[in-house]
Amino acid sequence: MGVTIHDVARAAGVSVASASRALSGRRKVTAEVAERVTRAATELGYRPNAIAKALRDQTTGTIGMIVPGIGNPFFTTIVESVEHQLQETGHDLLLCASLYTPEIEARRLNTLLARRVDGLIISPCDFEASAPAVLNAARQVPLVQVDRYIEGGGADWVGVDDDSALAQAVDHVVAGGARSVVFVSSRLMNSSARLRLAGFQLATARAGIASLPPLLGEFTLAWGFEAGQALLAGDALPDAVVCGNDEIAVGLLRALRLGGVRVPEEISVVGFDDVGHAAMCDPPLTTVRQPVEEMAAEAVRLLNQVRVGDPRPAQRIAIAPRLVVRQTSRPVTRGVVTAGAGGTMTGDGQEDKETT
Amino acid sequence: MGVTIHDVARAAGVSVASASRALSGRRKVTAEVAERVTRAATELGYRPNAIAKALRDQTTGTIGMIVPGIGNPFFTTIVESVEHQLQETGHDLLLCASLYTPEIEARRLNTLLARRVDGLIISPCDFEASAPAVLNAARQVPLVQVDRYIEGGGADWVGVDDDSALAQAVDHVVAGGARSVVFVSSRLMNSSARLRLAGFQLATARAGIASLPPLLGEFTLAWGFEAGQALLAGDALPDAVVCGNDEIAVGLLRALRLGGVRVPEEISVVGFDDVGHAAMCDPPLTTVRQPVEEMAAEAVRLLNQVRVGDPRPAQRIAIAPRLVVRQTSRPVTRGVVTAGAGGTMTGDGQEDKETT
DNA sequence: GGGGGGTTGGTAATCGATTACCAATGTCCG
DNA sequence: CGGACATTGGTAATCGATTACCAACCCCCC
Repeated sequence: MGVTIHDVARAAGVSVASASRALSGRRKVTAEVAERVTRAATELGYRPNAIAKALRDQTTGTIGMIVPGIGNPFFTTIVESVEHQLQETGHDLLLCASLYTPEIEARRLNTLLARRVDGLIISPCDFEASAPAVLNAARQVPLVQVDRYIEGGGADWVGVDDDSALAQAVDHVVAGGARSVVFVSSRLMNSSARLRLAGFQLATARAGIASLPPLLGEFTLAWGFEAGQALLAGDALPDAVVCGNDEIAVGLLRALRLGGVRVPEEISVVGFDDVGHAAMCDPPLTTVRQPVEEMAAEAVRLLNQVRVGDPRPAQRIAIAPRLVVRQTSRPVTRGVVTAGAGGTMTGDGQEDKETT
Repeated sequence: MGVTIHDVARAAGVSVASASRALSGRRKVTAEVAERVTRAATELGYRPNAIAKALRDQTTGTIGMIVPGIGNPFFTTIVESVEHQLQETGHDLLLCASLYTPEIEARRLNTLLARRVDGLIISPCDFEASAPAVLNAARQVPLVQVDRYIEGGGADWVGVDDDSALAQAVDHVVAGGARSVVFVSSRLMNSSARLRLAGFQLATARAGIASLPPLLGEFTLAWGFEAGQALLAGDALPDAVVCGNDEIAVGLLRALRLGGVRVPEEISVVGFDDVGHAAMCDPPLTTVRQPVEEMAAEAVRLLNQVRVGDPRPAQRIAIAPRLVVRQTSRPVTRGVVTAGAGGTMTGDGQEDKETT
């Protein structure tokens, strides 16, 4: 630790300016000087201090990202995609989890701002409570919301078109013969839960079928399991269940199986996200695939085009998802067959039937 | 952006020194000055520049962490635990993924060192190829390995006692009547794969039962599925399968189910890690639980006690895990019954039978 | 041989927070 | 009232890399 460019310059017998120039190549130096400097640098094991560079350049080369939790596989795939996209621009990612708590989220925002990240990508955990801190941050640094967003539309957003998603899900189970559908999702503290419920109600109304009261809890396996037990305890099962995410769907499937209900013969189940293990549960899950890589690419693109203080109106980009039909939904009744046994192992969906 | 302590000092009508002292409280100032400075700071929205502070203090308040991938739920729980532990010391986490590639890992190490992290926690992806970069990093900054480690023992490590883990797994299936056991795991490019295979062979030898040739691929669902199909295609199924992690076990269970094999009646399956969904697969998975929170606490403790350049010998801390018996393994034949139907939803194992 | 034009090297300022050191002011007591 | 001492405020150096600005030098051609 602690070999600076001064040490390199001294060892090479030149000034710090020459050493800096030789190493960065921003201005020409004699071949001789370049040679001596680079050799001195490697010999001493010189590693430029990114902190000093950041202070001088007023740019850190880092993007901060805050998601509610990395235990949720949907968020981990988003994070991976964003990281992948940032490679292109040479930025590093500072990742934080808000643990679904607005206070922790606000604290994380503050430390990231203090560390002078060049931009922020956030999925705010709460529709209302997250708003002040997010808007404040957006005033200081380019900020893009992904997946979830805050009320009031004060900041850019990239996400999925939930109306389209739920229309596809509902239309699919209706085409399979369902006449009563229940929606199992999270309570409405975040935008995703709100939009998806709204999309569901719109879709059932348009399809002219019974939309039973939604079951709202959390986006977790445990809640899906609990909701499944609640359905079993009710008078009659609905023809189909549409879930707010795949975790819920998997928990629900498990409850149904333990209750002796056959899926999809007695009831269809549709998930949301298409996380990695959706294809590996039993039976393989019919679900709406989020266009995660596109969302990440769009978020990074937006981030680079945002200029703080520019009074450009906030943008909302909703990308249309695709339904991936596997085996938890009844085949459509008009002669089209469902996918063969086994589903896919690759998870890239090539072996799955998909809507076009 | 850009309100500095100079601006605050000017607004408060004092010098920068007084402003700094009033805000940090490191030296006494008049109540009057303190009052004026804090008011000026809040009015201007002053946010101290962590970059400048880091440069001056020669400490960033950040710990870098590198794991092979955050798609693997085991690593995400480790990350969450480490983050949780770091809260105590007020450090922030800079998280990176090596994507199971030594070159990317080395690059990540370099950028984290350039950013002058105060310490590094790493799970090196490759037993051999990761070694040079990790050892080099350990020379510059306190470094602790978690879970995986590199050859040669040049850096501290915290992990699970794989010998104990596999002894428990093997003894358990043997107690259930198994006489032939096959080990399905990853190829031996990382220490976990090596130690677990060694532990497995030791345990089967001691139990005096047939250890069939291991099936080695990757720590993924897909490989578990493939290995399951390979077993089905063989002459006779073994009595039991012990897996290198839970992903493999879940994939394998799925292959066995599709092949019409009943678990645990015809074959016992034991996983490794006890990730969140192990209790939610079907049937709920018997597995060895990694003491993740303890490992994280131990890693952070070690990190704080490491002094660079101190010629203290590298430490290895192996924490004993616990077998969590659920329903993929046959009950032991000596009158002890297995856990009831359903498993647990909480994932904290309270409803699971555990070895003591 | 000398001046013009071009190139390369060095000096010092800059980024923002902290703090060693010094100066000034106030307090208290003889 | 004066001196000893305590307390508080200010000035300037520091951390390390970058670069504006200036000086020195070289080459070439008249």
